[in-house]
Amino acid sequence: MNGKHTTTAPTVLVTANPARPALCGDHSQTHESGHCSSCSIRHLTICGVFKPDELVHIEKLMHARELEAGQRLFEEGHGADFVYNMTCGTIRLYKLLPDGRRQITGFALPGDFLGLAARQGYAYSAEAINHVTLCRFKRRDISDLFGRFPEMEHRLLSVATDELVAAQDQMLLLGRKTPIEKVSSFLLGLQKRIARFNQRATGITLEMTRADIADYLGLTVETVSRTFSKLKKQGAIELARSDEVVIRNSTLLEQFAEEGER
Amino acid sequence: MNGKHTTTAPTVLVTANPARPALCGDHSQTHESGHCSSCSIRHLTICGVFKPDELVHIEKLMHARELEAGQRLFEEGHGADFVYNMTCGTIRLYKLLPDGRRQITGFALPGDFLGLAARQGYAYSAEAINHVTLCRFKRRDISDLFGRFPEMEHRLLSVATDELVAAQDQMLLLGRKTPIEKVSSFLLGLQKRIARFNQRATGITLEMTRADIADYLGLTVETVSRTFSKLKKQGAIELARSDEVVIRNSTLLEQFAEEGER
DNA sequence: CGATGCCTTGACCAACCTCAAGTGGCGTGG
DNA sequence: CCACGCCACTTGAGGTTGGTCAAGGCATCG
Repeated sequence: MNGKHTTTAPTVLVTANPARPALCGDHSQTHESGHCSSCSIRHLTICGVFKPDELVHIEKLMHARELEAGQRLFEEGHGADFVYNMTCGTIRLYKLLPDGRRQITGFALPGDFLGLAARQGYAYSAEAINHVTLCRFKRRDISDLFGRFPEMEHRLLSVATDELVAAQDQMLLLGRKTPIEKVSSFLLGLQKRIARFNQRATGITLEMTRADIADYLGLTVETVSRTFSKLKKQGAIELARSDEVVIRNSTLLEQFAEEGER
Repeated sequence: MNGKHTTTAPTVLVTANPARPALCGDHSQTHESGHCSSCSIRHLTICGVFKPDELVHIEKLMHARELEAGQRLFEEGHGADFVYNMTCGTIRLYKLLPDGRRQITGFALPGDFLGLAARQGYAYSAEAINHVTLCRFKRRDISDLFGRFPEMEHRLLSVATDELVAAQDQMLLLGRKTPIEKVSSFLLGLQKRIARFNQRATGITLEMTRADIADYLGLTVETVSRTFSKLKKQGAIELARSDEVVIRNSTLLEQFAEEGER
């Protein structure tokens, strides 16, 4: 109902080619070259504290890993000896109740740090949604570096703080928002996060299924689907395919995110 | 319906005397003496890293504060120059939606660290529920100490990690648990936290109102009240007064917390 | 071209919310 | 000392939202 977005025809979407996992081919990242020096998302991670000539310190502790879609990285409660830096792909982080109900606590994207939430054992399970590459470190090795590179611990503390702020936003969402507010907030938040590591994106590619979104927002698949349809009908978004969202009217979407339909 | 708890008559409850705020008179804490050396909950906080002869470093940065019930400590979004250590009382931490809906993200109890969640400005508002005493520090002063006392930053990181784990548990609760599971989890969690700083407690004194509990669990006042009644009728808890809970059958309560009524 | 998996849509239902009335504790003031 | 008002809590009746169940669409893949 207004015009912040005047782009009528969404040109090319982020992963128009489903054969190639998002971004992994486009950017020369850690795993392409095997060197931290060419990592395009280093500035987003705790590795960003190292000067180019210091990278060797972290590089020799790093172990590159890849995951297929559906593969589990670690499981809730299991010994948490490793931490990870996402370089490519999407991971779902979730907790289960004994009867199988699932709550997704977050989606990890490139640049995200994984494994912070661990008191004794990981606080959640982590599962690849698509093809994922990441850097693995022994938790021990990282904390051993804190002495020589205190800036690294500062960075980690700020990562933890940011996650905490996000977790509290999510509590507000889960406890008090209506479905349309939940879905709108989710789309806006995802768009913002994608922009962190990919400025060229013109739309949002939903790597996760409707079931994942439902379990993230405390809804059912059906309600998520119905809400997408509603947002589409209202002109807030466009759904070229079920996994490709273009925000048509972000003002309207923001309105939905904060106050529902009124 | 079983007997883990055989105590039939709950002897004396924690705050039987409502004239005296919980614990503040019983323990000699910071504000009684004005000295960190006599602080009974120091071991729970970041101050626990200091040896007795080092306490002077933190003590000269500390500013004691008191709050009346209902008084606000800080507001969401406002400049977050200070951090706090709770020494006595209960504080509600909450976020609001534009139309007034409220989500309580947590209750701060003695020993808790306040003000971590702040990117730009506090991530939530904080309001005293009863009479509160706390230690205030300039955020700046604390991080200046990190260089000399790296153990302090480790501790803060672990506080942040613990909060993160708790936040994720709360997401599971808000997104996927039923009212009876929510209320049961809440009671068990609160009991555990109270035990951290008061081992003598035989019951749970609910300093917060039903409305607070509702806004913490993503429910309405009425549903919370009905659920308490149900737990009482089922023999899981006892409600001598509306703000004094005794867990009669913790096995049953744990069962309710995990799987509802089946 | 059929099988599969995911998504969408409709009809129905129940859990939780809303609205309303009543209770009880506590402080105040006559 | 009792009456009153206030406030929080409880309980009931009824309504709405989002969940459940079921069917159909659509893309992908062998």
